[in-house]
Amino acid sequence: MSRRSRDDVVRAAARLFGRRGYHGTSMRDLGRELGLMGSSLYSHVSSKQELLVEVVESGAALFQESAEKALAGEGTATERLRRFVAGHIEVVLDNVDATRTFLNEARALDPEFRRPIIEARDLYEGELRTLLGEGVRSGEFRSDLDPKTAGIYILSILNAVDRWYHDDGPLDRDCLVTSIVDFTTTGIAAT
Amino acid sequence: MSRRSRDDVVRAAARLFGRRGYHGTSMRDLGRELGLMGSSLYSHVSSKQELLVEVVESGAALFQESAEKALAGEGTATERLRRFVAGHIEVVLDNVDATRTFLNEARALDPEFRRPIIEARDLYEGELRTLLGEGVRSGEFRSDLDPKTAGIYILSILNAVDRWYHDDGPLDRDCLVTSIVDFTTTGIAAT
DNA sequence: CCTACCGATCGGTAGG
DNA sequence: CCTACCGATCGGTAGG
Repeated sequence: MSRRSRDDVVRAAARLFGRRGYHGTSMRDLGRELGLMGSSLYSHVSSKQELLVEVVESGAALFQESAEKALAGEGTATERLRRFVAGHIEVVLDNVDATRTFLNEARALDPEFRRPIIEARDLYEGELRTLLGEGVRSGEFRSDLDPKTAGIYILSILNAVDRWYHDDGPLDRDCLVTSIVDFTTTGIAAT
Repeated sequence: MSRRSRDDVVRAAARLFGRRGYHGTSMRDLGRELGLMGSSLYSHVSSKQELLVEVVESGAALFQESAEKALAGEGTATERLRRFVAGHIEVVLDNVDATRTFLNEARALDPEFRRPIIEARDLYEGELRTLLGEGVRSGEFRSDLDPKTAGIYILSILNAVDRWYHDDGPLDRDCLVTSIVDFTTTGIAAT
C-alpha cells in the first residue's frame, strides 16, 4: 500500500463528513478510513476545519461551473432550464459526498468561511432566477410567475435527489431529468 | 427562576439539535441553554440519545397526525392535496426545531430507533402517494403521472420550506400554500 | 507516517 | 439541582 496523497485525505473527509456530518467525524475515524493514525493526517492538512473548508468549496465550485456551462449557450429558456437541471443532477450524483457536505455541513464552518459559501449559493440561485425571468419575458413561462419562489422550489427538488435516487434503480438519469423538467413546467394536473 | 421540567429539557434539545446537530451539541451546551449544569440534566433524562429519540419521535408524530387530519375528510384529490400541503407547512413552521431534527438528525439515532423512524417516514410518503394515485384515477391528475416520484418532488419542496420561509416576509402562509399547490399542479409553463 | 503525548472536553455517575 | 469526579475521546503537537 503506497503513501496517501493530500487528495485522498480530502476525498475521505468528504465521504465521512457527507455521511456522518462534520461533528460526527473524528480525525481518528478519518485516519482509520485511510489506514493511518489520526495524527498522521496533520502532515497533509493543518486542521480538521481546513478539510471542511476544502470539501465545501469544491462542492460550491462544481455547481458554479455546471451553471456556467448550462446557461452559456443558446436556446430557449426551457432548453436552458433542462441543461441547468441536467447539470445540477450530474454534479449531485457524481459527487454525492462533496455536495452533501456543501448542502448540509456549511453551518459547521467558522463564520469567516461560511459567509462566502452562502454568497456562492445565492449567486447560483440567482442565475436560475434570471433564467426563469427570461422565460417569463419570452412568453414561455406564465406571466404571473414569481421567479424567486419558483427557483427555490426547483432547487428544493434538485438538492433532494441524492436522498432517494440510485443509478441502479428503475429510472435512468435522462428519464430523471425529463421527469423533473416535466413536473416543473407542466405540473401534475390533467390537461 | 423556577425549576425546569423534563419538557423544557426536550424543547431545548430540539432547538440545539435542530440548529447545530446532535453531534454538534454537548450536554453542557444544553445545560447552559437552561441555566443548569450539564450533569443536572440526568435527573430528567437518562442519556443524550434518549433526548434525540424523543425529539425525533415527536416530529414523526406531528407529521402523522397532520396527514390523518388532512386526508380524513371528503373532497377532490386536489382539495385534499391542498389540505395535505397546508398541514405539512403548518407542522414545519410551528415546530422548526423538532422537524429539522426529525428530517436531518435521524442518522444519529442508534439503529434500533432509526428503523421505526424511517418506516414512519415511508408511511407518510405512502399516504401522499395514495392520494396522488386517487387523483390520477379520478382524472384530476395526468394519466401518465408516476405517484411515487411526484410524491418525492412535492415532499422535497415541503421539507425545504423551513430553510428559506419567514413568517415576517412578503409571503403569508396561505399564499405560500397556494403558491406550492399551483406550482405542483400546473407548473411554470405558460398555458 | 508513527509513537508518545498534551490539555480540553465529552457523556455520564455518586452522593448529597 | 450542584459538586466533584470518572474513563474515554477529542483536535492537535513534538520529535523522529
